[in-house]
Amino acid sequence: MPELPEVETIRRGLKPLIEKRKINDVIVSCDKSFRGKVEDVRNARIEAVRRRGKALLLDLDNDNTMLIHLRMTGQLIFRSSSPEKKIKDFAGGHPNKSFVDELPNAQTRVIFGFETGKLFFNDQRKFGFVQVLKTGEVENEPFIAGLGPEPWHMKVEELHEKCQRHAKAPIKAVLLDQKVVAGIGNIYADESLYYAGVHPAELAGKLSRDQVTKILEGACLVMQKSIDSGGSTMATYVRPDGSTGDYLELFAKVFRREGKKCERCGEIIQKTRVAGRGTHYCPKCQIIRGGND
DNA sequence: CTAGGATCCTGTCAGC
DNA sequence: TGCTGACAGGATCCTA
Repeated sequence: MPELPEVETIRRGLKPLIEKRKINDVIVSCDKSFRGKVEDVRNARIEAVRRRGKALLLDLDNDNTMLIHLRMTGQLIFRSSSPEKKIKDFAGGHPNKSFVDELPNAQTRVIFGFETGKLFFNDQRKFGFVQVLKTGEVENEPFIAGLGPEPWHMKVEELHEKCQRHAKAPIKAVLLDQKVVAGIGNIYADESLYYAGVHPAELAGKLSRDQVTKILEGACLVMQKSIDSGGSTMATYVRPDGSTGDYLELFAKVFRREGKKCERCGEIIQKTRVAGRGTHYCPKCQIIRGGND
């Protein structure tokens, strides 16, 4: 999915387009994608656009909040209805051609109608969802309640302790666990570990405090760089020359770079499987200490 | 309690 | 060309 930087990019992009605006209509074309009652959302005004980990939170003026989780392939796409496009279009989330397709299309699950345009919740695999809950209950919602701290609020001590608690799990699995730290997914787990020079399959319990420090530092730096570079949006998906690609090239050193040279040492980046996920690393910069001391 | 694997769903791509 | 299996930027549920 869209990981923390992608969701933050959506939050920033959508905020000026939908905050303080009234939702005139809601069309649900896939029941699985919308949890709750449409009546609790229709005719409500969006008061705030927040984010926690990978979850986007839209607070409404009727004491309800929409929790949106994009999971693997979710997207939020705003199409302005003003003819001269005074209000700009925006698209963020999983980058694919829906960013620029005619909408709705086969992957459109929910449509929110505003006076100024339409917001499409698209999701190829239907893992993502929009969930309506009472604003006061957001903090008690099990997923939200269980989240670890945002990476930049996390203390090295706490991450180190959690590595000890999950001593026999590969460090990558620990980073992907949202209860440990919020917002890291497959891209940023790989990139953080590359930054720190730690092998993804290294057992978490074997890591020194310095290594944990580096990993957390890497997570914060890479995520910030992703946000600063514009994240995964329509603007980064469509290149100036009109061709399509994605924004990974703007910051990724290992993710989807298997077969290419490591920028640090020239070794060929490898792809393998760790924690059940495709995993990219430099076999020279990221040595596994492993062992059994 | 932790760790690991299957599972939800659709689409794409490599290999035969 | 058509089929098949693997895999995908996530999280949960089940089992050991």
